[in-house]
Amino acid sequence: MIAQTQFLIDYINTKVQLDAASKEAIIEACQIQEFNKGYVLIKEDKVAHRLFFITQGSARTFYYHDGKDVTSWIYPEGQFITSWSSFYTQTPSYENVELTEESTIISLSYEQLQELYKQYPKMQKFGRVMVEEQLVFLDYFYKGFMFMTAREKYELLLSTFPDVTQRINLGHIASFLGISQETLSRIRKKK
Amino acid sequence: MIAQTQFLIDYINTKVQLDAASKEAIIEACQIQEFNKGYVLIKEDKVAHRLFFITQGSARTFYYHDGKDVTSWIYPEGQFITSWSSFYTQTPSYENVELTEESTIISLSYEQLQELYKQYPKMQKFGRVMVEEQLVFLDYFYKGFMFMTAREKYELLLSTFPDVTQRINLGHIASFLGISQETLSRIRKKK
DNA sequence: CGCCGAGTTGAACTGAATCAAGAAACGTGG
DNA sequence: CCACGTTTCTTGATTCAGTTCAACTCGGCG
Repeated sequence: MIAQTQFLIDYINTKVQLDAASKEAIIEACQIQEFNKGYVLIKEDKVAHRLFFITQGSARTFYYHDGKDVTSWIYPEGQFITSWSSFYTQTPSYENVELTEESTIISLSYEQLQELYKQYPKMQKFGRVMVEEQLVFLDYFYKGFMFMTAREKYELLLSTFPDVTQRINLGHIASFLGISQETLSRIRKKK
Repeated sequence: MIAQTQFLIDYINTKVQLDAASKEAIIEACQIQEFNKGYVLIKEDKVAHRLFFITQGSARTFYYHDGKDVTSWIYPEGQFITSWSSFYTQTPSYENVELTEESTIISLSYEQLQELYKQYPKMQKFGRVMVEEQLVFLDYFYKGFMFMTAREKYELLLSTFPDVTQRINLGHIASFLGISQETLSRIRKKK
């Protein structure tokens, strides 16, 4: 149990130097849980009340487009995850968050996080740095995507999430890349 | 001159309540300049040292893909702009930032901003909230894009940046949407 | 007036989607 | 531990949205 939280503390510590008091407060606020593959952390049309950190396993966000399940992002362990737009604005989510493997999850509520921000300037800074990193990553990934062929997208995916094909369904990966499952299957074949 | 900075202060004030001291500090740090259409604020392969705020005019970020000029984002007045990935990481930029109209720009350096963050907790919070908003926006825009037809993308653009077609070249808009100029021309025709 | 950049139009081509079917892999209960 | 149903993945044939290439129009400006 302690080991799980330590993983999170270490992660935060790589971004900002935490003092003992704020470490204490984080541990105090966090809740640890295990869930099976397929467990839904956040449902569409509901407000994302919690921020999750995956210590083991993986997850994805997805929504429905013309009745089809479209993966919008994938998250391996060692990452924060939630429906970001919903969590930051505290309005209903347009996407679902689902575990793609059996996973161990640490979580804390929106209110708890705001309280940490308020009490500990270091956490406020951490909050900023964390979002900055996400923005940089999203920016890089999507802007490049625009003029890539299906094969180039797949190669970018592999270099960004190396072991993803072993852990997530082909169909989910295909929709994440914005291509059809059949096309992805063919690409993977002749490689 | 004062009026320009007031525009910025007002903008920041909509996100966090600023006290007199931090307002003072912002005004102190900021520099106001006017530039012609086509002026390049940030060059590819250089580190983005400054954060810009457009009080009048508009700008775009772009990069070269297979020798072709590809617009990666557009910014009307009342927005912060820089090469975000470069600015946040202080590493060389992969994109250029260029004014698409004659514009009035307020700017401050990376160091000045970090100093404001350090000195004024309210500014630290502002920094976080500003990035959060950007992330939410980028997330919403790009994730939706993935399975849209050319026409749907154009309609999303129009609803997001209503007067953009009057202010930015057709070719720049087309590459921003990830479609060819010819296709965009045809879409616009039969509407 | 003639040039030049920006936008339009037409025709041919193509990468990837769709439709349709079958093959593997997976897991659950008898 | 095997059988059967379900889900996931592959393969083939056809279709289509959007690209590419090429020529042409239009408006502004030196």
